[in-house]
Amino acid sequence: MTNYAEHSPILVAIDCIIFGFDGNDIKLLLIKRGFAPAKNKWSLMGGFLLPNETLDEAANRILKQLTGLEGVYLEQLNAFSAVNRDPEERTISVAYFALIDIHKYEKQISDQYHAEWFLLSQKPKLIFDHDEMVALAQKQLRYKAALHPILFELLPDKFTIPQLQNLYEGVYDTVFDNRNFTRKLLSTGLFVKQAAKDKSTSKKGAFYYKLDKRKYKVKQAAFLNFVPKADKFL
Amino acid sequence: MTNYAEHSPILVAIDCIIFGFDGNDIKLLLIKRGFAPAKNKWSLMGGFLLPNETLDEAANRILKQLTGLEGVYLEQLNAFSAVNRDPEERTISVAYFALIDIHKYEKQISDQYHAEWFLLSQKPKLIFDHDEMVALAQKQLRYKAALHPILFELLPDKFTIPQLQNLYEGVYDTVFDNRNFTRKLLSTGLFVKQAAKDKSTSKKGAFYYKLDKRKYKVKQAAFLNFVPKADKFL
DNA sequence: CCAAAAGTGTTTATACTACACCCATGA
DNA sequence: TCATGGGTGTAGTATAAACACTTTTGG
Repeated sequence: MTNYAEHSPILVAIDCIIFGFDGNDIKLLLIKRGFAPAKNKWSLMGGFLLPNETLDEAANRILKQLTGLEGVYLEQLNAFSAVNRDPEERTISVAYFALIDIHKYEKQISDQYHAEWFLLSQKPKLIFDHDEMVALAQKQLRYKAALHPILFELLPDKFTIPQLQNLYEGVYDTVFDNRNFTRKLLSTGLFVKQAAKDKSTSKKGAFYYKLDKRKYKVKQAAFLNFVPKADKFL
Repeated sequence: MTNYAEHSPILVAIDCIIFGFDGNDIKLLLIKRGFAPAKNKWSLMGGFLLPNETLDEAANRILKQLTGLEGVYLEQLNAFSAVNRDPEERTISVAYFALIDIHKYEKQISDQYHAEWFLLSQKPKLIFDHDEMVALAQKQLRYKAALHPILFELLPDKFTIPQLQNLYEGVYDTVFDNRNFTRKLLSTGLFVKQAAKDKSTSKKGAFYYKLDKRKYKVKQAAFLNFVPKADKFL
């Protein structure tokens, strides 16, 4: 450790791994890069850190730029720093992952960036180390969701329990016993049953639930163990 | 997101939160800064990212510089980026936390940096945002250690169960029931009992154990739940 | 022989898992 | 009426928590 003189400047970028859920599947929002290097290749949405903003601010700015959304779930994932990860200049990138309600984003904005939602299983090859970022984000999503109630960030205000189960099954790529799943979920006391039903997926209809926001905030930090044998999936 | 031209360069630093365990208490290794700004103030050990190394490499380099140790437990914690966190120049810092066997580090090296081990409860005020880094590292240590077997990184090859319990009690600042603790620990099958005893802390002596390195690697990813009601401590 | 730390078992309560049938409804 | 998805209960097992006494041995 020496003084500050003569340290080669290094560019600092942010990349966002944006997850959405369409009611059936987990999806990833990708853009077609409009500039060199790697023009027209699929990529995560990203940008550079500006002189007077923090990384969190930059990530929020970049997310809003693409989706029009503010105040969504955003979490710093990891800084990626392989020496030649960006062929143009030495750049490190701090990856953030975001969970958004896919129905809320503004399509016309994301059209500017030629953005598309991809199933994780049908994700194209991405530029630089973005595949690695996505893989880590997926791992972190599984890890975190096994312990903490975060997947609700992907759902609209009102959602049904079968929807929620779909979501969990998508994240862990497996099936859960619906009786055990429901019981565990409701036993947290996080959910408020609504009078109305969602009849879009069955004749009988499934009751809507809302999150109890108060309790939700309190239990963010608690270990809830929604996922049976969670360590098998990590 | 634009092209690469004219992005203000930002310095990239690394800071290491170094934890050790002396058999009784968790300690933190701090240095007295030998250069401006904040000369002679207590600080984490840090340095700048060099053009041809990754962040992980830089963290390892910095750690070795201070302790002489290589191959120790080191984990990227978070990137800190408040705009004025460093008064000299715009610098973001990627914090790493390290777990080392306090008996293995080379004192003469750390003497060069005027390094000292501090009890967490007696930590002096640190420069910049280093207090925040330490707080986050402590939180992450509790979080991780509640779920994964990592605290062994702080112990020598051979250790006793009472030592281990001391360590856990130090991390969570509480006391555990020794019967339940021992049973849970041994039920993992991670430990190999040695013939010899450590007689330094009692007349009866406590048996040494070693980690089963094979099983240890396998179970790194498993949830082990060593800490009763772990969510109370997070 | 006694102080000080190490080591050990049992009981109870809670949480998890496996498992299968009835319900409501629109077509 | 029937096909489709939604909703519910129980019994067995495993895990966790609470709890106190005996063992060893150096001084």
